[in-house]
Amino acid sequence: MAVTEPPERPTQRDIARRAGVSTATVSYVLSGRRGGAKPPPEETRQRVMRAVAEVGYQVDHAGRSLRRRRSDLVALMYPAPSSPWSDRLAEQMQEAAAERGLGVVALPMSDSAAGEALLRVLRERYVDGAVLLPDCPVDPDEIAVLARQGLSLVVFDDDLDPDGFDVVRQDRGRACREAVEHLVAAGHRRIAYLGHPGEDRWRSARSVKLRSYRQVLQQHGIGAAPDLVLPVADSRPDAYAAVRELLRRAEPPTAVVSATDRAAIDAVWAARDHGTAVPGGLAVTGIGNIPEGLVIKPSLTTVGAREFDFSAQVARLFERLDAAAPLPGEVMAARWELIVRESA
Amino acid sequence: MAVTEPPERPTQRDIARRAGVSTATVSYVLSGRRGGAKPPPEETRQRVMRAVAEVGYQVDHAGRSLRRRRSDLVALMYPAPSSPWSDRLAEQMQEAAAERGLGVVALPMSDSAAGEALLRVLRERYVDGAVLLPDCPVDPDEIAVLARQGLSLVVFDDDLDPDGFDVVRQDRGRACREAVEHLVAAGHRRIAYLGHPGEDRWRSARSVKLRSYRQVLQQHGIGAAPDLVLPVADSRPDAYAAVRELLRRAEPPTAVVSATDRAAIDAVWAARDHGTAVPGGLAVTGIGNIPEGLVIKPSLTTVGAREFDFSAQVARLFERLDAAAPLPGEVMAARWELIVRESA
DNA sequence: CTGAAAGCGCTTACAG
DNA sequence: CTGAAAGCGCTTACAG
Repeated sequence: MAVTEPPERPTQRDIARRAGVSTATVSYVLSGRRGGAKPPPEETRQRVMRAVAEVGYQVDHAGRSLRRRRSDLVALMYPAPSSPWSDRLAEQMQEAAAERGLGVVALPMSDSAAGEALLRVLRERYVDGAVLLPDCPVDPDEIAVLARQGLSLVVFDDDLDPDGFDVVRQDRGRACREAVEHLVAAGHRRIAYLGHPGEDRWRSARSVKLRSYRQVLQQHGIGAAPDLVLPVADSRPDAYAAVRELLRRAEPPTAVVSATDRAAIDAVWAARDHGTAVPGGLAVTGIGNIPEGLVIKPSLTTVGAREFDFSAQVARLFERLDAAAPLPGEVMAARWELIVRESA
Repeated sequence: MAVTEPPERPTQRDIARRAGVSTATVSYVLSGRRGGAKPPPEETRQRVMRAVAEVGYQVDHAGRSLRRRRSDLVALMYPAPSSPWSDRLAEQMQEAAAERGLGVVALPMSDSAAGEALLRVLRERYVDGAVLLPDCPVDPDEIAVLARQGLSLVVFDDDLDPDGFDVVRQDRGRACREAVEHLVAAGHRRIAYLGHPGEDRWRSARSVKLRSYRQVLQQHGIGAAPDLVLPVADSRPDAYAAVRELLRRAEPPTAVVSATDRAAIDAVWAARDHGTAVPGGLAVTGIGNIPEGLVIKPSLTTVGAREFDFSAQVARLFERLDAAAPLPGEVMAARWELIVRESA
């Protein structure tokens, strides 16, 4: 009968014993660090490295980070589901982090309790810093608290003021309103909205898209018909089906504004497949400016940042991480714009 | 001149002092745990909780996890960019994890050194367990080592045998070959392949899609024309442009198999926009079976799992985490199938 | 019922 | 040049 060995992870003590040195020397060899002093001589280094290889030693993160008071890890928090923008930001963060020997974890935030659980990663200092993309369900008050406790934070938010963390302003409300204005100016009165599920129950900073839609319609005396607001923007199949259904109504809308480009693109396909011309029969506007919007026919009118690039924001996060003393908060711009193409 | 206060995180010592108790009591109150003994009386509990609230205490993950030898965190490693499947799995993992008070971090693996840096999260025991989706550039040998050291692992892989970790078999090679066979059986001889960038340099387990394509063509004596293999499957704009270019050639292909459904869908659009009938003028097969493939016209023929559900695999991960003694490895099935719809 | 103490695995200022 | 020792913030078996 085979005895199940308890899983064993070798520690620096094991390495030290094996190499006939102290744990201090092991640590010095492994880290390369050594205050100002000279590193251990080559012969010692070899002995340690051999022992490391023999037992397959890997440093233990808990021990190291407790001692060093840093985890060498940063997080990217973004609203689920992921998007080309969150993917791109993750990629850029990973590249910048890798240069410094840091790692990046992604935290896709859902609305559920499971999303809330992810905040633990920030609260319990699992990471040294984070970028927070807009529409994450995080209490704004908590952000300042986290920053005050030394977490490096770059936060995409149009309402929050910097306070020991940096804020990236996108001015999403203005841009979204411009998109709806664009439709109204073209004569549209029956304008549907494809929104996020639950969006009307979100706190105001998160529901900026829906609010912009309602606000502009109201300003123009257009009653927002509740049956034109559909929570399908996070699912392509749902969006497609919803728009097909809209077009079959007795009084179909003449325009659609969608909280996501993904759903907007499916709205375009639904219209095309229904034999409705875009924008002639149905004008379509997205929000987000994903690359895919450029290649559909007609190309997608949308709202978003023009540059598919976060290097300035990523650089700022690492600047903050590297800073000896806490940096005051700074405002950065990454303005959203109305990008008029062919679909509206 | 304002003095910049060093960021201060209160510790349990601070709480203990403030509440006039020992750190042991603070820990007992906070964790609710208490061996077999009775929990502290309500009055003590109140005092501690008040102090916690006053200073905004949050447990420190490094200290806790060093002592408890577990992080209460699991990871999902998946090949970047994200997909509806990786999003779905992340969501299901989060729900199951939240029920147990655990958190989930996502690790999008790229091919670069930055991707390699993510392995640190597993190697250094940043997490207690992980699900590894296929096509992650992880050395198979290392997986067994990690498992032996106590990391709970559920690995999607068609080649690896379970060995202290569980393996989910999808039989992707067979399914991909069936898709190409399907095209050949329909009489296609000029079949293009939209692949991942760098796919021909990947180790064999990762390049199963490209190999399946080449293998079936060869079996049927069809020479694979190198100019029909295009590395555009990870970018929708690239895929669209590539297929448009293919269709403009003197001798355009009559079929396309794409390593991703995303690119396959753009291939369908490109054909439609070019005035080429699908599947009449161009048959299109995807790989992956994303929900979007159901709503395009014509609906997408593809290869993938039928059920958009990972609950069995997720349950297994947590079973493994909960197990008192190391569990032997198990093989689970989540077979990919050829799903013939309208596009081929 | 509560607290003093040990110790998880590391790093690093310090002594020799 | 190297090692003994302290200590990061927790948890928990144990003594009182």
